[in-house]
Amino acid sequence: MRWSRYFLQTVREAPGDAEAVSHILLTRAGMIRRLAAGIYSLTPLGLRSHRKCERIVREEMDRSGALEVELPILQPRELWEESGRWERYEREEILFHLKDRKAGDYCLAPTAEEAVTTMVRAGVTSYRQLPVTLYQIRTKFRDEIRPRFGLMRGREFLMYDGYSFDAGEEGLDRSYAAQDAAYRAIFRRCGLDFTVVQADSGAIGGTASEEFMVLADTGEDAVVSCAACGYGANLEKAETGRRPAPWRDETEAPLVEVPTPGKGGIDDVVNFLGITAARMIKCLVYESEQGYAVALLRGDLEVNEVALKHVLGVEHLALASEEKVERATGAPVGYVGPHKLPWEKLRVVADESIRDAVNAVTGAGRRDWHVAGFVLRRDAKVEQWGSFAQARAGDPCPRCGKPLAIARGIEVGHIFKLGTKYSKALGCAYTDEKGESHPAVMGTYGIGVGRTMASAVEQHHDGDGIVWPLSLAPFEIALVSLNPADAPTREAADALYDALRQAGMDVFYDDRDERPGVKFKDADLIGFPIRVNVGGRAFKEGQVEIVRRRDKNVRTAPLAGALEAVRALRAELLGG
RNA sequence: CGGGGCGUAGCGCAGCGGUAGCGUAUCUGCUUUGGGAGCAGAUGGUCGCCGGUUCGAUCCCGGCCGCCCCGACCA
Repeated sequence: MRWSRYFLQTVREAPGDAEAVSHILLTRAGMIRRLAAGIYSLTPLGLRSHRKCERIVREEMDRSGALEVELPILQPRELWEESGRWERYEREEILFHLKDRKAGDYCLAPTAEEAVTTMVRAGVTSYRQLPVTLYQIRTKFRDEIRPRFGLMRGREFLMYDGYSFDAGEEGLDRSYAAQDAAYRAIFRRCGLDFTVVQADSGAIGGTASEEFMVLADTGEDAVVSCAACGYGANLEKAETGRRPAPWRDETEAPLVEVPTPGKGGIDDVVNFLGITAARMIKCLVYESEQGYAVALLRGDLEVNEVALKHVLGVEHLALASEEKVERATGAPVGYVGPHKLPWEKLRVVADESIRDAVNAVTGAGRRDWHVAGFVLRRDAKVEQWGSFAQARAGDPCPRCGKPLAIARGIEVGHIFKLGTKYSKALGCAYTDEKGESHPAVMGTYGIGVGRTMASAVEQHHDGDGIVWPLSLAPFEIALVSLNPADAPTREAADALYDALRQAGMDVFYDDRDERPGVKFKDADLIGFPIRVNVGGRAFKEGQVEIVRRRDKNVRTAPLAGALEAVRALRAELLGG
């Protein structure tokens, strides 16, 4: 492709509201353009990288034995009511919905469990037809609370979604493993440094699930990992080993009330009394669809609400307002005391971090007073225990006890053992060899194509622009004519362009009448892995320059040997 | 949904009660040709939308829409 006939504009300055590196560079390189919040257009150049990413996913999925299908994006409400998701997604306001002319409700699918299960239930009746894994790579719609970072979190985006159907759990394990292997191959081919972590099952429900995380500072997720044993989990899911307790081996002191006028917050009390936050017991009052619940944990720890939801067995959880806290516990916010709670009326759960709490400080159950010498076993009667404190960097690993680390990550893929939730709800069953009917055991899998592409930019860029991995570059090679006005230079560049194309090379020819500096800047910004310069100094010696984008390493080759030299560099880049 | 901020040329921004300006990009000419050159000229704007105040509003006031950031959780 010749730039002079292409539709491509690079820009010096990114839109002022762009934050993430990938957003800025993809915009500046002229590959994406924002149409509305979380809605992006891909230019011809942007589409090339996007398509390459999509192709890698398709190739690996086909190789894994999954079969491509196309499921409707426009889906009727009835389908979603069969699975029970309409009401739920509606409540979470994630669904884009619309009405047809007869006022029937439809949605733009955010995912396709219902549609695919409906397809399979009509076709599969026997265990002999299983397993089967179906997938598609199509646009998804989600009315995200907060779209951001360009392609990273959009409201309309291209997503691979796969669904496996098996006769039995062992089958699911195999299908899941096949997806896991395909995912690893895909992200490796995309040149990404990724890690696989345990994840919470989230809104969809199900059992085991793992996320593929690309480590990058702009990641929206926090990833907990242990370098010693390889444990890894999303922060929402992360567990920890036993943290050292501040009250170990202490003898019990009597319970005394201490005045703490106007000191409701943990930090206030800590400073006022000159103690550590770990010495305190925090009482948090939550509201759920099942009523109020009080969570007790050590003052220096934070609640992992996802874990707390599991402990309580509730779907929704939010801190109660000040008025509600007072109404529920009889104490104002900041002064709630476990020993003064109306235990018979309130549900109370305690975190393992205060299991043996002795001589702790906590609220006195009335304004401006706390208590010291609090002994949990003696002063309160906890009936339900759980682990819902959020992991912190340095906490002990739940497996090996070594310190945990926390990093930012971008979730590019998710694999999920779903079980029979949808097959039961939608009646997708098979008959086994004994003639008995069972719901199919499902897995569900997703990869964000645009997000994967953007993640590659997050991990591979420098001060001059994008440094595409060969596999995702819009074009692998930029051929730059340094002086198109000079006939011999132009003719040599034209000839080399033809030769590269005839050799099947993926080449973009910058034949514009611009100064060399402009072309170098643009080539670096867009990030072609290989650049070939024709003209100027080297050309006088009958040479061309071949530049590796990654490190700007330059080698020269005689004009006649340029094709071979490009091939050699390309082979090097393929090799890593 | 709450808080904050911003909507002025394709992009980045300034301005200000008297109907708009800078940089960049674009176009023309000259000059230049190895890291976003220089000179000269030119094109380009219902100053987000609606209403109010005023002799007069891009500016002040009100409403709406759009966009961005933070929060929606720790007492």
